[in-house]
Amino acid sequence: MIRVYNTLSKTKEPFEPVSPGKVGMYLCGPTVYKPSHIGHMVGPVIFDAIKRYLVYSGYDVTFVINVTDVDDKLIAESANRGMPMEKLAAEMTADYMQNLRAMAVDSVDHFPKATDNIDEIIRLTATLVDKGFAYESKGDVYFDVTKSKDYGKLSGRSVEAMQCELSENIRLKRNSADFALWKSAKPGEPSWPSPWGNGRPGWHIECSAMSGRILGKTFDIHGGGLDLVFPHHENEIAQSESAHGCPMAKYWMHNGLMQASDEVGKVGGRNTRTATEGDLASQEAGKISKSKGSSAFSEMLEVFPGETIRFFLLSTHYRRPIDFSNSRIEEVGTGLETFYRFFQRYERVAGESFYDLAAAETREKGDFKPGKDALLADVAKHRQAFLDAMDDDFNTGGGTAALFDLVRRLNKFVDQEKLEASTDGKDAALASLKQGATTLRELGSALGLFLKPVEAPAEADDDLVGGLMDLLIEIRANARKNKDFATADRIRDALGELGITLEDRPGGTGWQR
RNA sequence: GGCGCCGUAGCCAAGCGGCUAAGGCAGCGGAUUGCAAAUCCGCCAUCCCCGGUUCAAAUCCGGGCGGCGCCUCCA
Repeated sequence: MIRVYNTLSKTKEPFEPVSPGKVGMYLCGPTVYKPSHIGHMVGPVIFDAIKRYLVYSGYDVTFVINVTDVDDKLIAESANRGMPMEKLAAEMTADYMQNLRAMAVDSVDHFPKATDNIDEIIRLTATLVDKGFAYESKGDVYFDVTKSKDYGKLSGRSVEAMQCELSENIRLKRNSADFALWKSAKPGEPSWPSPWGNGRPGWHIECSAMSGRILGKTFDIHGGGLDLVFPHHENEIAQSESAHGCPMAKYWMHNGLMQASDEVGKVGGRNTRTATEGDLASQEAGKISKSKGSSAFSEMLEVFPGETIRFFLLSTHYRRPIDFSNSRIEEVGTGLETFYRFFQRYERVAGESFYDLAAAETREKGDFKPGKDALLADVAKHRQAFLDAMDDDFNTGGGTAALFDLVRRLNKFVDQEKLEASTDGKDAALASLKQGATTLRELGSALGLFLKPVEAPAEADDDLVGGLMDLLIEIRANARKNKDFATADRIRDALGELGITLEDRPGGTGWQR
C-alpha cells in the first residue's frame, strides 16, 4: 500500500486513485521566459520518479507538465530582447526540454502549452462568469474569491485575512484577493479575441483549463513546488471546483525548494573544482528564485553529469528543502561511482553488460523466491527495504540507501566467491549474482537511475589512447613479473599525474580516467 | 503581523511511539595487494535545550533557543 502526503489534509493518506488502476498526474511546469535553473528540475525529476514508481507498482499513469508560454513576464522579457514572444517562448521551451532529457525525465505524456489552449481557457472563464463566480471589469475578468465558500482550504488562509485596501491599480477588482482570469490587452501586446474583447489569460487559469481537458474534472495527483501552494494552486482549486462542482485533484503534493548554499563559490579550492565553477547557483544564500537570479541549468550540465544531479535530487525526501552546492553534488557523484564500478565489475565477471539485464518492469514480476540462497535472501531483504521506503510517500532517500546496501552485498559476494579470479565451475554463484544485479537494475529503473551507460568523457582519440594504455599496461606487467617495481610504479605514478588510475585486479590490470 | 516548515555523527541524510538510531561523503583501524587503486570488514551519534504524557519518545504535547519558506513573480 502506497501512502501519500496530501497538502490538503496535511497527513499521509493511503493512495487510492479515483479510477482503480489509473492515475492522472499534473505538475505545474515553467513559465518559459528565461533559461531554466536547477530549481526547475526538482519537480520534474521527483515526479518523474514518482510516475516510474507508480507504473512499476502496476498503475496506468498519465503524466502532464504544462508549459506557460504567455504571461506578463514573457511579454516583458520579449520586449526587453526585442524578440517576438512566441520566439522567446519557443527557445526557452527548447532549453527546458533539453534539460529534462539530460535528467532522464522522459516519462511525461503531455506538455500542453497555454497558447494552444486559448479556446479552452475562454470556455472555462465564460463558465465561471455564467455561474456567477467571476465578473468582467473593463475587459478584464476576475474571479470573486468570496463566491468560493472554501477558498483558502489548501493554504490555510482566510479571505478575510487577505482583505486590504484596494490600491489605485486594482480598483477594477471587487476584493483585493480576487485574481484575474483574463486580462485585456494593451496596445502591442499579444492577444486573442474573447467575449470580453482582445486579451490574454491570467496566470492560473491555464492550469485549470489544461488539466481538466487532459485529465478530467477530478484527477489524482496535482504537484508543484511548495511556493505554488499560494496563490497558484489555491486559485486553481477555486477555478476548477467552482466551474466543475467537484474536487479538482485528490492528492496535492508539493516538493521542497532548492536553496543555494552560501558556501557556493567558496568550495573547490581544495581539489578538482575551481573557483570559476563556483557560481553555478546564486552566490547568495537562500532560495533560488527568479528575482535573485541563478545560472542556467545547461551550464551546470557541462560540469556535472545529469545522472549525478538526478541522484542528488533523489537522495533526500522530496518534501524537504535541499541545499545546493557544488561540493554536495561532488559527494553524491563519489557515491554514484560505487555503482558504476560495480557495473563494470559485473561485466568483467558475468561477461554481459549490466545495462543489458532484462529487469522486471513491475514489482509483482520482480518478486522472486530466494530459497536457501544466502545472497538472494539478502537481496530480497534489501529489495523489500527499498519498496517499504518508496511506499511511504516516495521516500527516495530511504530507497537509495537500500540501493547502496544492495551493491555492497553484491560486491561482497563477488569478493567471497572470488569471481574476479575465475568463474570456472561457479555457474550457481554466477546465477545468483545475476539475479542480484538484475534486482539492482529493476529498482534503479523504478527511480529512473542506471537506465543507460553514462557517456564516457568522450575524447576523439579513444582508439589511440586505448592502444597506448594496452601497451603501457603490458610493459608494466612484464616489469612486475620481473620484480622491477621501480619501473612498474613509475608507470603508474606518471599515469596518475595524467589523471589515469590503474587497478590491478585478479584478472588483470584495468584503468580509468 | 498571519500561515507553515525544519533542528539526528565533522558534513549530507533516513527514521513519524517499542529490535544494537538506515545510508552516503570525509576520517581512522584491519583484510586484500610487491606497494597502491578498487572491494570487503570494523570504528565514529543517546537525536538543539527545558518540562510533560506514556510501562516505553529522536519520534506525541507545552515552552524556549536557533535556522528557513510563503503571504508580490517564482518549480
